[in-house]
Amino acid sequence: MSDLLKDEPLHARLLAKLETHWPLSHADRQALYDLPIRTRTFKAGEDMVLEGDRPTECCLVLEGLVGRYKLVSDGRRQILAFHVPGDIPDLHSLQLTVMDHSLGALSQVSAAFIPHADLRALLRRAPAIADSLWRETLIDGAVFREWMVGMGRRSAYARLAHLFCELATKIDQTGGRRGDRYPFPLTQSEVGDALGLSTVHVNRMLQLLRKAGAIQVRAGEFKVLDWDVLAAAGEFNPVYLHLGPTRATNRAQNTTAPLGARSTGLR
Amino acid sequence: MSDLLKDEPLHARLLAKLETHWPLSHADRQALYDLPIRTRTFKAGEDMVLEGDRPTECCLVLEGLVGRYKLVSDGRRQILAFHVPGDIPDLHSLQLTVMDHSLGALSQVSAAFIPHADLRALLRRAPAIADSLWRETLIDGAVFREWMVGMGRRSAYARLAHLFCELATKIDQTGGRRGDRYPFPLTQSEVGDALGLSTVHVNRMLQLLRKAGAIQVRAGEFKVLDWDVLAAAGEFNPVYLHLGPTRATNRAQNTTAPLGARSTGLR
DNA sequence: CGCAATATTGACCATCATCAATTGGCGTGG
DNA sequence: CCACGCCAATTGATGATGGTCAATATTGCG
Repeated sequence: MSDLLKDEPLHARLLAKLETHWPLSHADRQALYDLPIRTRTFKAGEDMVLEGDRPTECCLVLEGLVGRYKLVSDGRRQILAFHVPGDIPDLHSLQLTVMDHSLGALSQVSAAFIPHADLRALLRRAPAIADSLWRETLIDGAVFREWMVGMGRRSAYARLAHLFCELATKIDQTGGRRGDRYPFPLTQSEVGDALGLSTVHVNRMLQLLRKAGAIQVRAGEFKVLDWDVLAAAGEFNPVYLHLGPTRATNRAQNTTAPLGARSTGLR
Repeated sequence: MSDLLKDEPLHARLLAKLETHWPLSHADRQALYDLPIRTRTFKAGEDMVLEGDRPTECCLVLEGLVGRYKLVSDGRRQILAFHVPGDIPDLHSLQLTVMDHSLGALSQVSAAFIPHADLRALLRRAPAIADSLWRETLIDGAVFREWMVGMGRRSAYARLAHLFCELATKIDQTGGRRGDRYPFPLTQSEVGDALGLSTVHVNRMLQLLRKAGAIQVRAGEFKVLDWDVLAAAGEFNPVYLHLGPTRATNRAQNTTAPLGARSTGLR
């Protein structure tokens, strides 16, 4: 009945995310599989949902990289988030009727569209799934906050390093790594739009990161040469990603200086 | 039974927010009133919840201004959000066990703490309330996104103007205005921490806004002298606040240039 | 009245933006 | 196979926004 059954692996990703914390019942899993979907593909650069739209479906990323962004009056844009397979970038449209930003494909993308009505019915029946999805949107929020810290209080160099750390971590979560390479379809200009930097400056900071022996970037992918250097440069502390019960990863559990004497506080 | 009954007006604020879009049933309202709470007060500058905590309660702001913030390694901080009475700044702790940021009082604050267990039980029983609360957290996210745009792509001047627009709008929503004055207990240094600016620069931009005849700030409050100028300076478009069905306000429905030919898109 | 926290100023500096080429990679048509 | 064209990456030069430092003035308050 469901098209999803034809494409097993994609489901694994969504399920893996939803079950990060508590497994779903068999019935709930089945209900997920039975959701009617409509699959579409997009070319890199194509818009998927536009600011101002009033969507009637949510969009589950199956393949590729999706970006959320806003434009400002002078035509510049701010990329707000990157989304990998298994993510539902516009899940919020279930509650907020009008899109306050756009969704665009940053690479060749395929996505499954799920009607709001069906999703809502499912959530009413399966509160465990509702909780998981709420949780997903809350993690989105946590990532926004971390980006805010970056743009408000971190240097361009640190921000860039941080971005690579975050992407590597997210991709590892959903198993999208190819050997020791992470897919990275972004243009330097797109990276700039995400970090609030100019293309030129992104380029220069990238060179510094290379010189520091932290990463290697080329042809649509990047490789982490020295995680410790990279994480230190970005002051990366993955707590904000709220990863599940720590799955053994291939790298040392890394944290930044644990905020030291976290005494200061507000005022 | 509930302390809340002793303090009617606070409830009005929470209810007003939850009912922004659909009224709650009488039973649901009653269930809200019956939530057991513990009321506490904080002095300005006091921390309410700390990064790293694993809260067992959520915190409903009753009076005063609450801020969420993170610290970075060099001791500087980024304020992530401001919360007015009726807000539940750590609602996310219901789903995300560990706090990835702190909550602090920016003025004299009183807050009601609601145990997670009771809240969860309520949400299970009253899906309409669950929806409303989910919605609240999604609006938080929308505000984060708007701040990201500000910090990434707007000038200090615009960011400051935008902040005043946002605060005025939020305060008007919950009815906290005193005559034509909005309460504003923030220090210029705190404003800087919210906007990603230095105290000195905030001071200078503030002078420009005054010189432009947009606002007047003094002694814990500010007054909007020319909304149009202010909104234009901040490129303020309130869509991201997802206010309910437009309640008649005392000011013209303002928007920025409506994105004009919204053609550009990603890439 | 006097302290202490904020606000305000001025001088100087750093990060990052802008502008303008130039280079390099790569697919396509000849 | 090679030239052309296009887009992204890179480089250099210059400038602006905003940060830092160090006083000095205000203001709220006990």
